[in-house]
Amino acid sequence: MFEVRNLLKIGVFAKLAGTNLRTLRYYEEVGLLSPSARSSGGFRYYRETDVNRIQLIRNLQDLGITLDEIRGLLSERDAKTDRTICMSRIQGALETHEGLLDSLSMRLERQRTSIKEAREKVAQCVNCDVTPSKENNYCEPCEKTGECLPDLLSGLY
Amino acid sequence: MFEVRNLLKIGVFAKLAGTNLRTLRYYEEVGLLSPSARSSGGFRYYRETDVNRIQLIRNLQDLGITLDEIRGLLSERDAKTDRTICMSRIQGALETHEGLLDSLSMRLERQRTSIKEAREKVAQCVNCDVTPSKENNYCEPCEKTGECLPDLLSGLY
DNA sequence: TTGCTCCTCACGTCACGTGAGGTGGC
DNA sequence: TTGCTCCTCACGTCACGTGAGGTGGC
Repeated sequence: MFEVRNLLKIGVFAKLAGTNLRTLRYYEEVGLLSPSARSSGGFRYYRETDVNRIQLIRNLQDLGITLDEIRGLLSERDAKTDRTICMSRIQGALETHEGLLDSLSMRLERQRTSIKEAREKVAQCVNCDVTPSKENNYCEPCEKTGECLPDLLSGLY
Repeated sequence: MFEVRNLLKIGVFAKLAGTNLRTLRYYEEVGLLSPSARSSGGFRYYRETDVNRIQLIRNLQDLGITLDEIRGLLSERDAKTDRTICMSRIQGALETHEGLLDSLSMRLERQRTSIKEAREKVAQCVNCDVTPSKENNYCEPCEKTGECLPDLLSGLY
């Protein structure tokens, strides 16, 4: 019987972290996060604060980067290097993270405006009396205005 | 020699759409978007406006939904149903899209504030003279303030 | 005709999902 | 001791990546 003080079994840890057993085992397999201890029977035990580590990994995944890249970004913890070097690597990781966040945010903003355009146009289409011709069964260009559809609507029609 | 008017071969179409041949062939395989025509030799030919269709699919993928769900959302085009039914399905698709966008945006905003918190704290850590003890080599809780680290920094240390 | 583009298999990969069959721990 | 949790294989899946070997088209 080893010291279990403050350590969590994989089940409760997974629930706290909002993930599941398979994912945690996979993260261990690829070297992203290992349990802090193992029981003699092989049970994994995790530090409660490592929930934040998992959250960080999930956040970076949401930003579209691979687990391999994430491991590169987060390798400071294991690298027992000089303190100041370590701090600057952490600052670098934060900057990279912010950069990824910015670029995805911008893409989403563009999506938002295109949805707005599409909604305005579709409000017109609802009241349109033109039946699309055989030659133009996608309403492109619009037979009323002669204009192209907004890109998003063009994808939907 | 069939009519090629305004149709694009897969290569130029892929470049316009910002994707590649394999992805386009896969989309066809799973029934997301088929080329408008095939040459006698089997070459795929796409409508230029279908670039918008590809963009829409990519956008929805960025929002974290599967190709199977996307196919469900975009099936109006093939469903030769009543016009008003069709329009309301399109409006539904736009609403779903906007909902997905909102929820991801909110997650990203939370990430943004947590990065800010982490940066503020790490600015303190850079000037910290406390060497982490053996019992607390993660600086959790911080030995200066006694407080927990911001979640994101906790994941990094 | 030459060269570039495209074709169809078909196996590989990443990040897990999903059992099968067996053991650990309060 | 019972039941729930956990363990390790190991095969499956989704959305493509990456050749191999062959043909189409201006």
